[in-house]
Amino acid sequence: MRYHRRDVVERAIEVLDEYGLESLTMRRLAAELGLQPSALYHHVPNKQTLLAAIADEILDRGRRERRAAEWDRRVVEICAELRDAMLAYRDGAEVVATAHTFGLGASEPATQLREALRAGGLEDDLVEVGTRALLHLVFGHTAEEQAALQASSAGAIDWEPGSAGDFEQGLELLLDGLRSRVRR
Amino acid sequence: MRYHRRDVVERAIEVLDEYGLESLTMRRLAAELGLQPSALYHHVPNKQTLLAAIADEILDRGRRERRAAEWDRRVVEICAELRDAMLAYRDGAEVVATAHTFGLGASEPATQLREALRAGGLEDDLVEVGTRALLHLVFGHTAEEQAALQASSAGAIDWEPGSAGDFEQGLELLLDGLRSRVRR
DNA sequence: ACCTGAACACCGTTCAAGT
DNA sequence: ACCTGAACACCGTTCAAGT
Repeated sequence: MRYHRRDVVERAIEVLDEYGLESLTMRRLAAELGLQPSALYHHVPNKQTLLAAIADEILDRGRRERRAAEWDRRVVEICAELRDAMLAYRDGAEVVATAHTFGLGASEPATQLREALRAGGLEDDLVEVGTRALLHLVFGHTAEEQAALQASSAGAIDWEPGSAGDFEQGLELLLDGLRSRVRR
Repeated sequence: MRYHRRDVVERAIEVLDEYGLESLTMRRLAAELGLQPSALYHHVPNKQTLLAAIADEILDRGRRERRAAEWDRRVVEICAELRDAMLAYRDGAEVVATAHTFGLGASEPATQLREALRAGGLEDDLVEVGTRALLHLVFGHTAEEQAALQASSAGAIDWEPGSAGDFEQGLELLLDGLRSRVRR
């Protein structure tokens, strides 16, 4: 059977979701597809690029409609969508956050947040600072939440995985600062 | 020559700082010490634990006096110290942030931030939410800053590594939200 | 207590060759 | 264009044995 890049990425996400990031190796993925490891390098230049493609696909699958009208509600909407998208796959937060940190893909959320903040009437440099702060909050919170979730489902830990409520509360703290800096 | 745990951790930090996290392997570290890889397992149960010990040592070395009197200035001081401590070693932010996310060590900053927020008069659950938000901001910002710094020094990229100014600006956004929630 | 030597069960990536 | 087979240069960890 002959595959395309799309097939490789899709199968990689299945392996990720079922066995976790540490089990997602090029050799394992190749075996899953019934290929030699070397065959993967026809579809993807290296593992890093594959992980970036996985991050983008995870975000794409979590996409939903924008409903909010006000800019600050829109920010909450974008951040909630991002969180949900990452939580939908095992180790999703780690994969997406890492891709973002190293500047490979996962750039959609940043673009949308920038747009929302600009629409809110913030100065250019505050748009940048605010966007980064929001992303760091969402990535950090979700990665920690997912790690705790997986640790507790593995029967290891009992401490509460700061859930959706905590998430929105942290977001509101930042939004307070942003709202107070809207030029008028 | 015979080593103790301390020697292993110290040498590991030297390897980290000089060659980076991806080069810090148990085998490499053993070679650096003139040992067989298996000898390391006498001092440390596994690599994960070693990395947690490295994170704690990096934080310890970055320690400095508290000067600020007001709780919010104290928060800025703690966060700045944390950032500086991580920036002092190559890949320091990644090592410390990862240890924190997985609940292994790197717990001092959280303790100090909690204390400062409590001293500021915030309710218990806001202390928790605030502490986490602050940590995510500092970790996220610093990891990104360090990645950009290292990428540009490797001659790869040209985009600005959001520096100390951006860092404090983001912090102030969050502090706005926290200040407005102080009970009185 | 601290270390060696050898092994186990893996990695990512390259490259010549096949269809 | 897509894949095989074989190789290169590595990993983390375990375990019996030595001093």
